[in-house]
Amino acid sequence: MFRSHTCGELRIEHVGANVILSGWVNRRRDHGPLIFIDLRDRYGVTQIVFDQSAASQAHAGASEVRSEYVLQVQGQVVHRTPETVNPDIPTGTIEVQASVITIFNASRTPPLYISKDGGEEESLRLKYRYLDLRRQRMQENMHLRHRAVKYIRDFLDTEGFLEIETPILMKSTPEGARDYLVPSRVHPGQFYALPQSPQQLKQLLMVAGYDRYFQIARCFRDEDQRADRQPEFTQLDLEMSFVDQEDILNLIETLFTQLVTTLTPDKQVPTPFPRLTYTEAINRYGSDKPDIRYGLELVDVSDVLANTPFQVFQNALAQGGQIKGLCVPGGGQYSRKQLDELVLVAQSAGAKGLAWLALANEANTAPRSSFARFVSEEAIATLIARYGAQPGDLVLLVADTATVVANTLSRLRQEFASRLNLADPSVLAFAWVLDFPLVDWNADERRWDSVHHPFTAPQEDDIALMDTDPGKVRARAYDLILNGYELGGGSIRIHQRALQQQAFALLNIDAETAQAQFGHMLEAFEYGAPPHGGIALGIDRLIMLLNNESTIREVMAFPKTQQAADLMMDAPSPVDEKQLHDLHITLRKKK
RNA sequence: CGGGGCGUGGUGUAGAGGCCUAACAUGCAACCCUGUCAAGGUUGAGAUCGCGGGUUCGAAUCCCGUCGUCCCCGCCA
Repeated sequence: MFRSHTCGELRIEHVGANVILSGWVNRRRDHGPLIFIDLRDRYGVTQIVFDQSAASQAHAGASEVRSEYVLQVQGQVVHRTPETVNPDIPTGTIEVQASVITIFNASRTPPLYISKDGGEEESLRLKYRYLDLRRQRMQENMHLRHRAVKYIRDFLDTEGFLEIETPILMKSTPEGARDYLVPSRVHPGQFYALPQSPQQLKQLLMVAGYDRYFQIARCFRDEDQRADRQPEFTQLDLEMSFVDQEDILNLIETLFTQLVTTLTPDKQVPTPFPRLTYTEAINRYGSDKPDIRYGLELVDVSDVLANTPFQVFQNALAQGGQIKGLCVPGGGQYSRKQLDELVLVAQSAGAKGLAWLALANEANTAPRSSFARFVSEEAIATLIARYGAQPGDLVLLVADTATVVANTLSRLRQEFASRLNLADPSVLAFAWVLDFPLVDWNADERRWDSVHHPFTAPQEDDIALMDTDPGKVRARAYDLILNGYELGGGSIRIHQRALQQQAFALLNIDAETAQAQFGHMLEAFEYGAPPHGGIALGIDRLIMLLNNESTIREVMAFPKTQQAADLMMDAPSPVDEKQLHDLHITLRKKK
């Protein structure tokens, strides 16, 4: 027997029991004739005492032991005297008087401090991930992730969903993200693609009559990484037949509300989830995934400044742009240098500049401003009123195209939320973003691209616009956002061949190409495809936000670096010539 | 693809032309110590300062290049 109890288990009621514990040496405190060892496993830490006078052989063994050695200890559970109780750990009222020690394995001096958290280069953590994962923080993240996924499975099972696996070796399509490709040995010159999502297969499962499907699906996208993006990640993927948008929104809202309430009860979830249209999100926040835990909303003042001689404003409006801004409470005290730094922030987001109006703390003192001298006092007063600016506030304006204005002010909004600590870390602010456009204009390729994907249904009222004004067509699509992150999105799908072909035509996918790439979908729609729709949600991002982590790497056991490398296994790596030969691959010479 | 940050004993940092024969903390090693829980004390070992080139009488420090890693832009239907 390796152990009778875990290292997190023993309490007062076990006093007197003879126990066996196995685990890692968290810390050793050597007092000579008396040695304390904190023995650790994933359930907790228990203090073991080695007394030379009581068990000399065990004591001798303990003096050989170092951090991260793996041990088994036999001994008796004893009370700690009141003054030696450790209130910081659950097992702190007892300790184990060791009589026998067995050293299963020694350990080199670890490059990470297991019992402390963080500080070192992340690349070191990734190289020694198996040590990093021993740390309490990572164990808690993995544990929460497990419980969240289990909660989702149980919930959807109760709701009648079937979990069905779909292939990892799939077909490449030119739409969307860059594919990870897998060469075929059997079919020279041909390739599988790893799934970016199981999109088509789940729709085909609807055609097959599995009217409530879900999957905890691994997805792969060969694009550059971010703090919230990894080359492979996990989605809750689900699809339902005979439902409308409302059914899906309600299902997910119930799932996440209950999940958070159960698993992270210290978090507040405002319900019902607020709903924004895409247009409203852009207008009010400059982003289709705003963090709505704080205000700093954008206000359009194009009309107020339309007739001012300031060239910057004039030019923007003349070119069909707009003038919008936001009000920073208490920002009126910013120094000229600090304001100049804000201009740089705005420029890094794409704006040519940033106009500012800094109100003095005293109501009667004239404001400082980069543009007031071009603008009438009356207009300034209107501006202040429009923003509800108080003495001591700062109004920032961007004049440019709608896109640049939105991007810049969204960035500034985040900047000030961070500086002023406006985002409450105990709040999970879910929200739905609805009525996305079906397509947007790709100026480079001179064609319409799907905003969501080519199978997204247009809204009934807008179908006629597909021929006349495609940019105005709203999709039956929805995103779920959380604290400024896109948690996921979905749509009601097209289930009729004719409409699907119309959609392909709009996307400039000719009949031949459509047949080659999506023929199976078109054909399936001819065999009784039910109305259906679904959603896909990022599990990694969800767990990250539940535990207030700042990157999804913290909630993945073995993540990759920004260059998509695995530092522990040293992947990717070259392969044998024989393997390449079998796959009919010749490497191009380096230039 | 572009912008920015970081790279110095095992780990985290300091040093910003000569005070560097590289400092501090922690870890590591040895010894002392019977109530610690970040134990304490004494002593000691451990770094050609990511790599390559250049400037200079002299480079951890300045310049160029390169590699790794992180953040952001593009990209991510």
